[in-house]
Amino acid sequence: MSKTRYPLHTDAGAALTAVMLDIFRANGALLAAGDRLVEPLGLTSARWQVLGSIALSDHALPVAHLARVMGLSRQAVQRVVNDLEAEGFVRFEPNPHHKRAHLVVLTGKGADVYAAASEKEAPWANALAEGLSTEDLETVHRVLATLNRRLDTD
Amino acid sequence: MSKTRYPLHTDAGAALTAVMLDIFRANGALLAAGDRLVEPLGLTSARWQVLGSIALSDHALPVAHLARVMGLSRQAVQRVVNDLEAEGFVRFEPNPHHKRAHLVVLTGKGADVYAAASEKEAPWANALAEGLSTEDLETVHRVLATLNRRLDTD
DNA sequence: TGATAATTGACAATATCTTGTCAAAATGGC
DNA sequence: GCCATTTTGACAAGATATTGTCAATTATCA
Repeated sequence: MSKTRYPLHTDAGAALTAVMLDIFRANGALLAAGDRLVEPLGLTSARWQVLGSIALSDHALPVAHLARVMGLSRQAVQRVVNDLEAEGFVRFEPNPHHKRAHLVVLTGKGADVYAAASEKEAPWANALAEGLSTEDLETVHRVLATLNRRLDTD
Repeated sequence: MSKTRYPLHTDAGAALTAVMLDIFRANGALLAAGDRLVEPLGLTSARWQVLGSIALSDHALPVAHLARVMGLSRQAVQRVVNDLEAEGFVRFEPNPHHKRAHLVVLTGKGADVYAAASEKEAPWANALAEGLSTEDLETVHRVLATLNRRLDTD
């Protein structure tokens, strides 16, 4: 354990603390970049993410379930889903298993705009990843996934 | 380049896309954990971060400069700084180089509470990093720092 | 020097997300 | 079947962040 700059930290603890600050900054920068990327489609980063959770799910889910999958509060997702519904990107379908918890599904318009967003995302992500080692990126993925698992179980 | 799941992505682009989702989730989970950690001190994650930027700076800075350092908007930092000033954690000092852009400095109370937060953070971060390779964490730091640099220069 | 541009804090509007509360609906254990 | 617990959407309040605008101040440069 290093004693120079962060006397109370283990080496790993100090490295993780630096990573946390990186994450805060990356979060803001990625949201801003995403907003710019999908703004021409009438989307925002938040709406895009919710749309993605719906599109990539095997079967239709109610709002509360979407929120759990995304790691957000029910209310945050509910508000965005309501906005998406008002703009015709998603619609609610009856849930045979629950009277109130309607299932959220993409409309044709929603599927189209999500496909368009995906087509914009790929070259943008490819360019952003240019020169970065795939192996390193997978290390980042593995470490962050572990971190998220630990934070979720607290 | 893999052709199976993300046909438009390079391998690195696909890995980076997964990392972006990790970052969004980690951001929320870390903010929530930070809020719980420093709540007994009368702080929040946002206030703690601003306090940290002030504490770790070599010399006193005005709000706009703090915002640039943190990668946030001027207005977001201004609001938090005003809250911190109202609660006696920071005070404004005249800036010899600028009539309006006052310098933000910690009060004794602000320095104390930041020291207390640091003492709580270290064991918490150490525990969260337990079992993670320091080398991997430094890889994460390096990759995210590169990412942030690229996102900032756009 | 003097005009133009950039920076800064103040103010307003808005988006995103959180916590808390409530009643309806579903679930689980007896 | 019944009751306690959990889940769910609705509603409200507040924290955190963004963009846009404005006037005051500072910096730049011809």
